[in-house]
Amino acid sequence: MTGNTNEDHTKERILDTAEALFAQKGFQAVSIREITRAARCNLAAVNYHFGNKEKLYLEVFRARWVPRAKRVQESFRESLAAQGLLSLPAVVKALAQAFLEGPLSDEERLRHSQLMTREMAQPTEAFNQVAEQVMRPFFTELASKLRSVLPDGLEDEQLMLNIFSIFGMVLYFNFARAPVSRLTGREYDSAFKTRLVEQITEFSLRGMGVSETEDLR
Amino acid sequence: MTGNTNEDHTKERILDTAEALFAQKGFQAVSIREITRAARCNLAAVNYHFGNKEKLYLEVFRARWVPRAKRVQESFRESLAAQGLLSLPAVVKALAQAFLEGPLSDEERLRHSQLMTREMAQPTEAFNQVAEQVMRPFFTELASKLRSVLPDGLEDEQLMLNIFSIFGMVLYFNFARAPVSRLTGREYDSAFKTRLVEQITEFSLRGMGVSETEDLR
DNA sequence: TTGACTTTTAAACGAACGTTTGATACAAAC
DNA sequence: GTTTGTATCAAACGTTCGTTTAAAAGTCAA
Repeated sequence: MTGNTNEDHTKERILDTAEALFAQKGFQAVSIREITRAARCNLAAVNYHFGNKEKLYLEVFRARWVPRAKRVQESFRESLAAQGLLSLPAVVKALAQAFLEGPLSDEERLRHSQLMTREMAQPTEAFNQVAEQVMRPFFTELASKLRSVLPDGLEDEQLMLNIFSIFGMVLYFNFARAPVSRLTGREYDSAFKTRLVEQITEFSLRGMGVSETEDLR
Repeated sequence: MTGNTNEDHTKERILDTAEALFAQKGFQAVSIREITRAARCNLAAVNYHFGNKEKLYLEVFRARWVPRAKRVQESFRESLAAQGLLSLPAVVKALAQAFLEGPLSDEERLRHSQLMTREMAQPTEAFNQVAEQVMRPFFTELASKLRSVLPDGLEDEQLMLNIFSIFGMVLYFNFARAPVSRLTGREYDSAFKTRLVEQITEFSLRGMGVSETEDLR
């Protein structure tokens, strides 16, 4: 057999190209012809390697999106461990950093959150994979970490809503670049992104009702 | 001439149907055949009344989305005026209420934020209308109102980022219903929506760094 | 070099797409 | 009754879509 996981094989090129195009335009707006043209291979390659267009879309999530999400989560854990003692500011800052700076290139991060946003707003079969394999475990882990640094007696629902509020901001600043850039007049360069991490961190810390804001930088 | 603005005329039915379908599925995923079938009219009606599919999409924003956005803004102003003295909690609560409860039916609100989310994530020509006719004026108005109830010396950029943080949460809780429902186990009924308004209001108030949280209910 | 297997290729399939056309129905004006 | 302009209709246009096919090219162990 020739089933190496080699790069620059047709199958891998198709996955990369398809992910970029699906993220930019959405499933229906991208044609197999467009994908195979951009991946420099024959039109029939998608159906040969993946069966059909929908299975290619699902495979993009299985083989690209989910592993990348796990890299982001791992980056969160490392960044948190590096900060020493577990504290609320440490958790929140590690979270914002992992998702807005983190291990991904800028292009990768954009792709990643575009695909996630699409699935959140309009779930397909891929959403099940994302929800159960990535979101739920991470959500649970995050809730447990936060609970250990928050006052006792906090209700489960309140904790969940706080987490969602943070994620809402993180996602918004990722996918709504157009209005944010337009109204602030600022490009999404690395200086602005650092500013956004700071904003999300401080806003969230205060939002969760903890008065201390020291040793954040 | 017969150019009344009568309801249940073909042109109006097409606009309503098209808006619902574009919001649900996106521009490319909806065919003219699907729209005209749902609007119970002939296939050629779209091209007769609107020229082509893209002009229909733009007309949906001009004739439906923008006026509805202005209704939401007006509801914000009235709700704010009804609360008496201008205060930070009053502004923030009126904002969250206008967008999560407000004058729209649940179906309308979902449609509205779905279309907005699509344009934010992937701007088309319609985004210019939305940004300049709706977002920018409201953003300016909101910034001015907030500035009057916030401590002096607040930087413009800090104020803008705070506004975006609030909008991020509002939008997120509107468009990410799937993961929120999945992970909290709660339906988006009116009780939960009231809970969300409370969450956004309190989280934002604390997030903007004002310690007082009295007379919020 | 043969033979079995995988991958790539050009070509075609029927279906669905956005759009156009010309005929028809209908209303009010003259 | 005729005219004029608007609205609706069935039918067809050419194009693009996802998918299939069968042959050719490539790979590699025996």
